[in-house]
Amino acid sequence: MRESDIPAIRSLALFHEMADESFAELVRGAYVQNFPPNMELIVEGDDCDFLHIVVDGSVELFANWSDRETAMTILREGATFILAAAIRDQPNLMSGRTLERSRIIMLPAEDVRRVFEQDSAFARAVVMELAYCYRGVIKGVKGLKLRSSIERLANYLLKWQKKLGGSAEFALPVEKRRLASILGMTPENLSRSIKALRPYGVEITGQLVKITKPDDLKLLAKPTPLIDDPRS
Amino acid sequence: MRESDIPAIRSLALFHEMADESFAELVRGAYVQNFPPNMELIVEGDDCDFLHIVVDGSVELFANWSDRETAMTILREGATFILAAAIRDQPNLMSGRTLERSRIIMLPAEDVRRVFEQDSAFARAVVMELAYCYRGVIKGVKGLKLRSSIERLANYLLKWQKKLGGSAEFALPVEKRRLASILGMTPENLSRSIKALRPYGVEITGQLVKITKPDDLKLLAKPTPLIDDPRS
DNA sequence: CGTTTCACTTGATAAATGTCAAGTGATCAA
DNA sequence: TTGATCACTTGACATTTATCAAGTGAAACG
Repeated sequence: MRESDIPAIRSLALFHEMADESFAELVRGAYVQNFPPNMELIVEGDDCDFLHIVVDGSVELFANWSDRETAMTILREGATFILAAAIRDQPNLMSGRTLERSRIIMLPAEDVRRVFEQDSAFARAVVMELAYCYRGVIKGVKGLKLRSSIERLANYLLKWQKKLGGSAEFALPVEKRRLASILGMTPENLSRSIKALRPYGVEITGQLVKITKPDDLKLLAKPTPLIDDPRS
Repeated sequence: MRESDIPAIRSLALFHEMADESFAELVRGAYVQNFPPNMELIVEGDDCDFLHIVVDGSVELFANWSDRETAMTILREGATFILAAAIRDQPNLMSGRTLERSRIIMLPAEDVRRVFEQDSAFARAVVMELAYCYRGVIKGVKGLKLRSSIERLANYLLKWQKKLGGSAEFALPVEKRRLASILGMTPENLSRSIKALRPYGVEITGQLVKITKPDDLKLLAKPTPLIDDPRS
């Protein structure tokens, strides 16, 4: 790995508070690599040898069962993945592929477990990260079980509008077919749902989203921090 | 709390490896209480002051949104809940109620966080438990997004058959309407799904399940450890 | 420049799932 | 014993969602 990567890694929440020696120990065994788009990084069912961290780019976690596939989440800069599997030394429950050219740190799972034991600041960061991920998935389940697909889409749009600064126009951060899979619907249905949101002031052309009647949309979406706020 | 509770608590994985002093410190502030059935222990959105542990009985975690409610999971003896919220000091994402008369330990979240810092064996246990819960939820999402409701039911039955010893007959561990909610369907649809499984050798009368053609059922259910094995 | 590819869209149709209303049967309390 | 309650079931129907097949349009490529 390059020396120049180190400050960026150090600044991530997971590594920010830990002792210098512990950080050095982790970095010593770390790999940092650039991957092309659509590269399969991990495979569901495989043993998990590395904790992965997205430095740059984006990674889709997905799962398969019986000829079906679903996108579980999309990870961006700063996100970790397969932390739970690495900690527990168990097989991956999800596969992961890059969506674009991406820069990924790979920390040997064994090192992570060892440093976890030694450095309580790192232990604290790991448990905070894991709890954060857990809560993220719980919010996802709540969305899936409590909302219709149109409601999920409406909330997705509001969430990203907020995340991207709140302006009325913004670009969808994913391809529509992937968005459909994330939201738990087919691409065809996503198209129709988008049309169904037109009366609520939603216009989507290509990747460009325009929300002209945010209040009407919110009336439909009924967003709540307990599902829609990633930091709550 | 009673002296007699202590060994039982100590034997839980979460507390088993930690130092005696740390355990004593946790126990000092702990409450153990018996609750009647249908008692609301925690409420979605409330701040989380206690880590809860089910000593005896069962607890349903559920969530509400916009006049709808869904059961998230049912916890039994030895299970912890609201660990992630306690660790992160954030509001509960789920509500919890007892299903039967239950004995619950409540550890002040502050104590948990403090002892976590001091005792690395406890820290390790917490992170293992959290990772275990995380993986459990991920499996749940995979089931929801990749399977139809009949497939979910079929796998649920096979999972409990295994868990209860593998005999052809066993009792459903929950009321059907709760099972329906857990599986993400209506009670009416659960009834119909049960009927639809008759050709696959499933007979359910009251709470009693009888699986006469397990191979046929498995052919439909296609169980996989990556979704259906709680310990994988 | 034309061709191909591919994501996306649309319409028709089918399947899955939910809703509503009524009914059954067991349990429990008066 | 009787009546009430409640979980569960059933049937008819509505809604949601998926599937299949065909089309559109933009980007990519030779």
